[in-house]
This record gives sequence, structure tokens and C-alpha cells, in this order.
Amino acid sequence: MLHIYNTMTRKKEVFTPIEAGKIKMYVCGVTVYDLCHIGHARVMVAFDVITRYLRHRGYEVNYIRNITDVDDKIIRRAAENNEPVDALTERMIQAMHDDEASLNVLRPDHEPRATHHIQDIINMVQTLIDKGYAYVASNGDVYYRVTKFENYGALTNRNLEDMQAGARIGIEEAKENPMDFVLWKSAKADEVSWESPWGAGRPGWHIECSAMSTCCLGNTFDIHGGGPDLPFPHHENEIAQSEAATGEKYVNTWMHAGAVRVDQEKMSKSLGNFFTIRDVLEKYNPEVVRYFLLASQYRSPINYSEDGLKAARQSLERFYTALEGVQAAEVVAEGEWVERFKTAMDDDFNTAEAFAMLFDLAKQLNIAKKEGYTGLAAQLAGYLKLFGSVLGLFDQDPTEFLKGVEQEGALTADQIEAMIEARKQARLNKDFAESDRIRDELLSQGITLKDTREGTSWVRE
RNA sequence: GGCCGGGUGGCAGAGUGGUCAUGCAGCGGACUGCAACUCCGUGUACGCCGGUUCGAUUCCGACCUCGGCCUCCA
Repeated sequence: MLHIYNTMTRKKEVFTPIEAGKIKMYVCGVTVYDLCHIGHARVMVAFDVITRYLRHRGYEVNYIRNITDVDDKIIRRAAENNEPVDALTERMIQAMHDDEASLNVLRPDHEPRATHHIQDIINMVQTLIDKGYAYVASNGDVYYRVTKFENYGALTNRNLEDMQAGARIGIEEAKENPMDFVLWKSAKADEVSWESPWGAGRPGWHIECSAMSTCCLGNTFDIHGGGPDLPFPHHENEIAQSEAATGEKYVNTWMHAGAVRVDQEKMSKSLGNFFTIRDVLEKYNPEVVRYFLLASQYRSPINYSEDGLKAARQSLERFYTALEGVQAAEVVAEGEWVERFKTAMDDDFNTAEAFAMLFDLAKQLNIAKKEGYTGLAAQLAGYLKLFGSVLGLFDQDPTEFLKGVEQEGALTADQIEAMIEARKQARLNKDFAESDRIRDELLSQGITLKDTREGTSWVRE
């Protein structure tokens, strides 16, 4: 049985979709004013694997992930760059899609954009006003009246009194209550804006997700996900908006990924300690980055480090070494290996546990190869590829992966092959001093040789 | 201060009331001209103090400690 940890109940629960066999999932995406960093990558990769696994398990998944393409940061950045908002957001959306493609993240089924759903947003704000959950303030903004919503704070287990006691919130004069949040923000003269019953303006941050999730998936849906910093206030506010507007339960299961840290501190835009996906891909194979992100269970915090990436590369080398030289068979998704994989993944998508089982599979594959059981080897390789496809891994040609990418100024494949040939001649002549000299020289360039019955292969660091 | 989540062997990282995570690193062995790869073997790890229990790393309580959210942030 599939168990998923629900942020709302703080427990792993047996997952039961609203409609048998179908899953409606909404994940909060990116505000497109800058390049994505490795924290964004973690959320993308985590929900990519979650979606792939749910589909592997036979569910029909409708995966929606929004794009926030209007907000204060975007407007500010566009002004700094002296470019139109559209130009900035289009460029960043393209960059995001390129980064995702690098990391082998499949595109969500739909990527609704805030600016394409302005009317839906206006409708929801109007409904909230009509029902008394929102008010037009003296400054022209429309605010949500938090005191009117009975269960405000349920997701993150906090109440209005405690939060106001904390009092780090700036007091906005126009608000009835300091915790009220903006649904519709009136525009300054030169800002991008849309007409509304309350004058020209733009949506507040939280309302777009309520409006778009509802129109894409309905009043109530199965899974709502996002990054570690979203439960409060973003998701709390979404619940308040949607449940007030529809009168129905908003979401059954809330899922949140863990943070990516640097030096034990959260990686974030505001701390400025972030690495963009592009920064990391300059140094590491994208599949290594993906493996690194999946090596821990999706809710655990992970620490970004060179050692961590290096370990991920070594692990991937082990899997590709096992797959090398084997023609993987087509396998049906049943049997002992499939059950072990399912047990791991059914436990709240425990990829770390799944890898333990995959290492066991790789070992059995190595043994089968060594013993010459080609049929068995092909079958085991087939399972490894099958599970790999669910994780979005192991899809490269093993030899190509192991040979790595030629960096600027590094030895070329032809040069390496020539040196291997020279070493082969030296070995035939029993000139081991020379053959070892060649091998050491290659090693100093990050090239490790492996002698097999079929000849010599090599791995680039 | 309020609310969450952690503290596992050299490192990373799962998990469990009573034989085993797993990977890397280390050590011994097989293979090899020697290595690498691979295989076999190898580690009295569960923050601290109490409690429950026949038995706790696993349950309960206190304490110490790390991190997240409480303000824009995935």
C-alpha cells in the first residue's frame, strides 16, 4: 500500500485517491525573475520521480505546476534590467525548461501562468468579497480577512494570537488585522496591471494558486506539493482562500520537499548562498546531479557539497559499470525485485531505500556477468533499467557515461585510445615499466583503466 | 518566544522493540604481470539521562544540540 507523509496531519497515511486510479496533483512552481537554483531542482526532481512512480504504479496522474509570472520581484528585476516584464519572464521560463530538460525532468501536464488566469483570479476574489471573507481597503487593495476563516493556521499548527505575539509582521495601516494578506494589489501608474472591479491592479501571490488549482483540478484534489518554505504563509493562505470560496475541502494530502543546505544553512535567494542549476552543471554531469538529489529521501534536508556530488558520481559509475556490456532484456513489472522496489517506493517515495535494493540488484548482475549467465544478466539489467526509468536514471549508454564529457584542454578520446594501444603493445612485449608509466600518466589526467577479457576500457573522473 | 523536523559506525544515508540496511573509505582474501573493475570476508553505530519492557537505537519523559517556518524565498 502506498503511504505518503501528509504535512497537514504530520503522519504517513495510506494514500487513497478521490477517484479510483486517478490522481490530481498541483505543485507550486517558480517565480520567474531569476535562474533556478539547486533548491528548485530538488523540488522539480522530487515531484518528477513521484509522478513517474505513481504512473509506474498504474495511476493516471494529472500533474499541474504553476508559473508565477507577475509579482513585485519580477517587476523590480525587469525595471533594473530596463526590459519589459514579458521579456524577462519568457527568458526565465525558457531557462527553467532547459534546466529541467538537462536534469531529465519530464514536463508537468500543464503549466498554468498567473497572467493567463487573471479572470479566474478576479472571479475568486469577488466570491470572497461577496461571502464576507475579503474587503476592499482604503488604499484600493483587496485583503483577505483572516479572522473570518475559522481554521486559519491548521496546516502549520499555529494560531493568530501566537503569530501576532511574534510580531515580526509590519503593520499595514489599511488592513483590519496585521495578518490579513493581499488578494488584489492596486497598481502604481507605470506598473503592469489588469482592469478589475477594484481598479487597475495585479493578483496577490497566494490567490493565483487557489484560482489555477481549482480551475485545473476542481474544488478538491489529491495532492498539493511544494518547497520547504511554502507551508506558511503560502499554503495556509491558499487553504483559507479556496475553502472559503468553494465551501469544500481544498486538498487531501500536502507534500513538502526538504531544504537544500549549504554549510548547514538553508540555500535561499535571500541569503544569497545559492548555486544555480547552471553553476552545478558546469562541473557535474546532469545525471550525477539528479542522483545526488535522489540519494536522500525527498523530505530530508540535504547538504550541498563537492563530496556529496562526488559520491553520487561514484554510485552512478557502479551502476553503469554493472550495465556495461549487457544487452538489457525487456522485463515485465513483477517478481521479487519489483516487490522490493515497490516496498521502498510505497513508503513515502523512499528513494534512499530503493537505491540500497538497486545496489543489491547491481551486485547480482555483476555476478551473473562474471559467471557467464548471459540470460540472467540480461534480465537483471532489464530490471535495473526499468527501475532506473522510474527514477529518471541509467538511460545513457553505459560506456559513453563512463567515458565522461571531454572538458576543454583534457585528453580526447582518440588520444586516450592511442595511449591504450601503446600500453597494449608494451604489455605484449612484457615491458611493464612502460605500460605502467602510460597508465599512471592517464591516471594523473583523471582516466582510470580497466582491463577485461574483451580489452581495456576507461573511466573519466 | 510559538510551531515543526532532526541527532545512526571515518563520511553519506535507510530502518527496526529481540540475526543483515546500503554506498564510499579502511582492512584481509580471490582475480590481475602489478593495478583498476568485479567478487568473497570484515565494523560491540545508533546525542545524553531516566522510565516502560524479559529485552530499546527503535516506545514514553526530561535535558543537550542542530536545522526549518513564524518577512520575499523551492
